[in-house]
Amino acid sequence: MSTYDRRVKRLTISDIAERAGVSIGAVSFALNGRPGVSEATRSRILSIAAEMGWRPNAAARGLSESRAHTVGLVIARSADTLGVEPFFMKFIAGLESELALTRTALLLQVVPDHPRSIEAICDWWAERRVDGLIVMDLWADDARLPLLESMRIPAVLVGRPRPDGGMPAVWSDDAAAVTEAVDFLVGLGHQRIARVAGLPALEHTQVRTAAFHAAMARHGLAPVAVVDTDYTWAAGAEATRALLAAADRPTAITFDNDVMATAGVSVARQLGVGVPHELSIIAGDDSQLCEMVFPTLTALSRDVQAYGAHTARTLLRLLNGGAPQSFQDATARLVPRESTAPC
Amino acid sequence: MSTYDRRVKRLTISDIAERAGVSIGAVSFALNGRPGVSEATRSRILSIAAEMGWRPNAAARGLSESRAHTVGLVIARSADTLGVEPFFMKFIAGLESELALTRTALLLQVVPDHPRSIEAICDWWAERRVDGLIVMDLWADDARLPLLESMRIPAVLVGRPRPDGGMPAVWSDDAAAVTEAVDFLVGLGHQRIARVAGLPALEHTQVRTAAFHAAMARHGLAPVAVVDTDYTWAAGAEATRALLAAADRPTAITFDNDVMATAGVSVARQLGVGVPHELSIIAGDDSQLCEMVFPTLTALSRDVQAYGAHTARTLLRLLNGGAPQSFQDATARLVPRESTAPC
DNA sequence: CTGAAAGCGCTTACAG
DNA sequence: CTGAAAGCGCTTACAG
Repeated sequence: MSTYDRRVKRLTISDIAERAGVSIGAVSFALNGRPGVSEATRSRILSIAAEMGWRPNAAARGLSESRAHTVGLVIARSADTLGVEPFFMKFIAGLESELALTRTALLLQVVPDHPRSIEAICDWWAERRVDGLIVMDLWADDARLPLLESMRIPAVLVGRPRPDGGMPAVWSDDAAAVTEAVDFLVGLGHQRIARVAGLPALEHTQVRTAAFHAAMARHGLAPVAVVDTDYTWAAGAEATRALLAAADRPTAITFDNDVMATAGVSVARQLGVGVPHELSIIAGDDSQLCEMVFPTLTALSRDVQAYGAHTARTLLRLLNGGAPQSFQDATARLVPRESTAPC
Repeated sequence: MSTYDRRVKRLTISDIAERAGVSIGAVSFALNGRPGVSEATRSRILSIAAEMGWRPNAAARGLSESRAHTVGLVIARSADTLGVEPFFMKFIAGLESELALTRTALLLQVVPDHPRSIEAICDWWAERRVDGLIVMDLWADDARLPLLESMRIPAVLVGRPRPDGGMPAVWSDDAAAVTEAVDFLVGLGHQRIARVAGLPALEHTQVRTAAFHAAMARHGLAPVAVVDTDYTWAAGAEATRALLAAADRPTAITFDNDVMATAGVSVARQLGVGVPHELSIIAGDDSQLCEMVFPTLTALSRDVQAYGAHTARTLLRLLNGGAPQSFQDATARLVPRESTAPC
């Protein structure tokens, strides 16, 4: 005999119907606020249900409605990187604050690579575990998009809207943020600026790199270098080492996240390059991490929780039959701290 | 007309039955490896299902089996703290690596406080969304335990096993780890040692504090102080400031996580107290963060992903009818880095 | 306004 | 070895 018996009798709609002396249909109508029951009956049923602590069986409801009341998020990153990247937990917390309002659950999967994220999406969809998906970390030529469209899976993109507009997107103007960072550095007198970018396959990396080149060009400057990385501390350290060892050493470096910027500070110190007096550093993401290091990091800051909440809201609207409608979140703003100084 | 029609016809067991020329019962038996179909029929059905890309509808299956094939994790921490705490994402990644093997999904909820975590648990259970739960951050007198037991909800505790042993636990010997840290510091000649603890309401905080006192006593030493905090950077900074301002300033501080240890380094620097020469620091959690700061942090290190995997395995065993069986994970080991030195 | 019934897509005793 | 049928707990047209 097992300790836990799944077959134990649990409260169902029939118990309420019996107790109220009506049919289960009437109970269902009352509970779902549909016409077909008198107000008196409705309120009696409602109070009985509340009193007995009844809640709908999600599987039964899902089967009838063809709706799981669940959305999925697949994150394709290595666990090590994820760990230090404060972005994701904040984003998830934001998602859930909004999902909770409509009692929608969040299914989460962390996978190491892209093919496996596609597998996860297909599995969830085929099993009808989710009603829709949140798609992050878009690649330049992302195989998930045609898949989602051909399978007609409701999804919201965390990133720039597609030209065809079939899928709603929640995004912020990365190009403007990068431009602000460059302008800020140039304003401080920097002319030799390098960029340590994230994964080159990611679309927003490409957007940022393009914006970096454009902003530099507008000031009549040529970038010292643009180095691609995988967002890890190690890659940030390695890139910084290479940049500082070169003959045309930059006087300022922008990093695509806070973790790499921290690595940059660390390597500079090891090499005896003073931050910010000999080298200015800007972090592309803001988090408590930026205030933990010395010197504290000037960063591009945004409300990541709100970003998550907006994403959830956009997906829920779509799931409730709304037309695909993208949302532009606030642009990250530059928060000057100790890691930047005049050149 | 909505862009997405949930009612679109999807592949079901009937389609396979029709194609194979058998009853849906036979298909179900074949698919689930039960006796009652010949080998020839079974393999034919299997290959048809695979070819058509059929996957069971989770709601239908869940309703029949009274099993959601889903487990839940509720994290009760503020989003801000969670963000910088690398522990959780690693733990989740570990959980999922194991859950994926049995196609069990993970439902995640991040809530700000304890009452709301109880709400989430009750909702999930009442709606039968989960088959079992993972319970973290146990309080000394945790209201969730009696609740889970009275409702007979299968759950695994991430923390010390209860004396009654009704609920399996996955844990590691925190007391031994704290003792190792104290022994290490005393071995370096430190006598004035303080402890900056985590949330005092958490059971493992109390276990560690007790172990700290015991270890100090064994060396014939009295702790300079034990300061309770909420794990945040701010609290770590505040505690460090107070400790360093006091007349009986410690020569070494152990912190209950990496975030606060980082704050400690930062404050010490501000106050002109040299780490490690005037102050040794040990972090109670290890992560890339500990290698990001300067000086790098001596830390108590463990394989958090493995911890998550062991937790998932323990829960799955319970859900499959196994007797509650706790698992002791490896004890954290001290990794000496730059933040500790002889006194 | 109300009730009886079919259906969602599976699993599983129960007859043949 | 196989098939027809009931049941899981809901929702929702369809008659009264």
